[in-house]
Amino acid sequence: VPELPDVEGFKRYLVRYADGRIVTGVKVHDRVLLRNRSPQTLARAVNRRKLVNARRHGKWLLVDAGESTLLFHFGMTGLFKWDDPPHPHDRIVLQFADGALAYRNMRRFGGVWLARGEREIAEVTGPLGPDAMEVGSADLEQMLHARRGGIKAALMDQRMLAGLGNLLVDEILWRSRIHPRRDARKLRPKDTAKVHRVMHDVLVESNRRARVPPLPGWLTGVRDTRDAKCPRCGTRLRKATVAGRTTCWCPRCQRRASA
DNA sequence: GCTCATGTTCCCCT
DNA sequence: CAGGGGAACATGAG
Repeated sequence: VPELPDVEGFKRYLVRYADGRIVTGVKVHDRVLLRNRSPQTLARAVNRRKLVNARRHGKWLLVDAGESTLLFHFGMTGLFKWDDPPHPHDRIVLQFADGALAYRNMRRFGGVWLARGEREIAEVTGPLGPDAMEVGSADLEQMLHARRGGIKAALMDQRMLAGLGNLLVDEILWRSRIHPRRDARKLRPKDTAKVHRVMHDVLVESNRRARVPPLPGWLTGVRDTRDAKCPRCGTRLRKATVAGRTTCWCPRCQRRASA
């Protein structure tokens, strides 16, 4: 499920239950999902440490434990569960005096990493652009104008802008009335300003709900229905692979040539 | 059995 | 080098 708003929700969840609490133990049920340390090293690093400073950059969630930082990536099926009955997809569990935080992940994309210092953190995450919630309109325009290729591929590229996934990008482009294959460089300033404004609005509303909400009037509410129609004009939505992902757009609202 | 899935990475082209 | 397509990864759901 996880795109930026989902990870924002996981951050709030972690803060609510585990921030400021002391880790009393670690259970590693799936060694593969503990990506860059042994279970022993993880335990040594976090046991008896307090979790503090939970923060998010794009789709990454970070929290400090002593000198170390835990990094979580949720892939496509990751989530947290506090004090839930054991589940086969619980891969790594942090234990506290009053409960346990399970990192659950069915498909086993993503995982948990440990790093010490900003340099190691950057090695784990790889190059990341500014977080999509933080970037300014002028910076977004500059990035898009410096970019070859289609607008959807650009917005999905975590090295340019961190946090947007497939659903969010389709939602943002649909609301902005911009075709997903439009050349990023050729967007008018008023188009990039629109993308920025829409992106911000979509993220604020999605963050409140810790997901991209499939509400009436949202593309996300109809994209997976049979014979999906544009919520604005009723035209049958198009689907095709763009930038390697299933992409949904309205052929009437989002023209390939300039709007 | 088949297809598809909201993420990332690697390989091969252009 | 930058970007795009496609496959791979792992595990389901329909």
